[in-house]
Amino acid sequence: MAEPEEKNNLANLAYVALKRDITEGAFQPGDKLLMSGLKERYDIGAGPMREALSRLVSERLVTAISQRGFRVAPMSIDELKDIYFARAQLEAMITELAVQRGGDEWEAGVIATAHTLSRVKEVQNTDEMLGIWDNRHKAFHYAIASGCGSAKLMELRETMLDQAERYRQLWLREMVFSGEALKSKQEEHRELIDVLMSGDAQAARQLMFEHMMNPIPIIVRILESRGLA
Amino acid sequence: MAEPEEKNNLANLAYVALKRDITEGAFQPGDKLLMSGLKERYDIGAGPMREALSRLVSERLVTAISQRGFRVAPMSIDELKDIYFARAQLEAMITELAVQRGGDEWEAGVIATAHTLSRVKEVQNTDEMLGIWDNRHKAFHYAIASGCGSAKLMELRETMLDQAERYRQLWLREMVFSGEALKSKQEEHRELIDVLMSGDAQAARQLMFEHMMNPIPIIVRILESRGLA
DNA sequence: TTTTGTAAAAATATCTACATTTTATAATTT
DNA sequence: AAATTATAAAATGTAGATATTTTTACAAAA
Repeated sequence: MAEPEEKNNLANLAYVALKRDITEGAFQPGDKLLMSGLKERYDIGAGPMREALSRLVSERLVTAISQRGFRVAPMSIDELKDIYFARAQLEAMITELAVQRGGDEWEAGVIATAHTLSRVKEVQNTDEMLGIWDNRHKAFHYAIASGCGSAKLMELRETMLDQAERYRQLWLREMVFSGEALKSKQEEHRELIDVLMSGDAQAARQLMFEHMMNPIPIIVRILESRGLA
Repeated sequence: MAEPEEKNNLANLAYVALKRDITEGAFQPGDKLLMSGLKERYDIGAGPMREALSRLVSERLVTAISQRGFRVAPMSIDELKDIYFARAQLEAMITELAVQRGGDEWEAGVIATAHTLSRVKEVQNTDEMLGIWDNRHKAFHYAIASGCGSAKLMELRETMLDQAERYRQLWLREMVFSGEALKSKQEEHRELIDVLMSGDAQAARQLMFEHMMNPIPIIVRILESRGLA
């Protein structure tokens, strides 16, 4: 959406595919990423595959040790807390700027995406519902943040979102299974909109920070139940 | 310093060398990066070279268009302003956290690096002096930021520093040629230390923001004199 | 003459296949 | 068991093949 030029070489295709496979859990944290297996899975040579892996290393989704190959980056409660804290601070700061700088157009975008989000219906397929809710939820928060007016801050936000994605995925499943949790989120979003429209930038900042920090205990519980330190 | 494992494969060596060549101006913004030339310059095959280029693309120092190769990322006044603004916001936020969270050890680190910075002497070689001052200046600001206690925020800070580096380089040369500008910076640093030690996190945040924004007009002037939009 | 279009040629980017180097595993000896 | 050597597996690199883009040469039209 924001990329001006198409990038259709094999390295890029592999990058996109592997990134999705990691965030969606097809590869588990800590898994060794064997070149032979990757080559076969993505039907590609070693060169382009290394290129894709390198990019994921810069994004912290993959770790590399020279001459010893690549692994899916580990997950931990400590990292979860740090990522969510940094992300909450960043998003709160961006929100404050958005309230100060955002115009009528921005307000309209926020209201519109909030409405779309509130209209997600329970449907037959739970996984499909989850995908739709997640997309609209992301669009809502993106609409809020976009008012900050800084492309670079939006880029930083994107990198944090990428790093949080595996943890967010855990939280998401918990959400859709619990109608109560979903109700609670909807209420938070309503409060968020109120304070955004009120123009009180400081209050908006504070509320956004809390909103972003809320999932932490839930995710910690899930990780603990899986025996992760 | 923060990297746990050595990475001595050719792709990494080329990555480091090319990154330095770009930030130090051996390649100019917009320059085409021909594979044939790069292979010769860094004495390396196309595979590892592409790997290095890919990483620099994620860091926004290089741009890529599929099937059309790589270029040094362009520089512009608009980008300068956005990078410096985002960086100032981030650094100000981190400073506020550092004041709130930093302990005695943090304070000692700030004082120590500030002292070292203040003792840079004018020496024979101006370029050498510039390098020393820059290193100590970076160490001083790093010491301040490190008090925030978040590895992820420190990573974000690093990425912004990398993106600002080419613009900072312009500002640096201006500084050492003007004793007056240098004096003024020293004064700013003194004020910064005072407010950091006072424990007033809000005031520290505000002052850091201003400190980080100050170079913008100087760099704009330099870019304009070079005919950059 | 200038412009525009076209096709061949050259330059360039990209990829694969194989060669080399390094690490991991198994077997053997002390 | 510990150390050593042999073997297998894996990572990394190069060279050359293939595909794409850019340049050039030239012709037709304005």
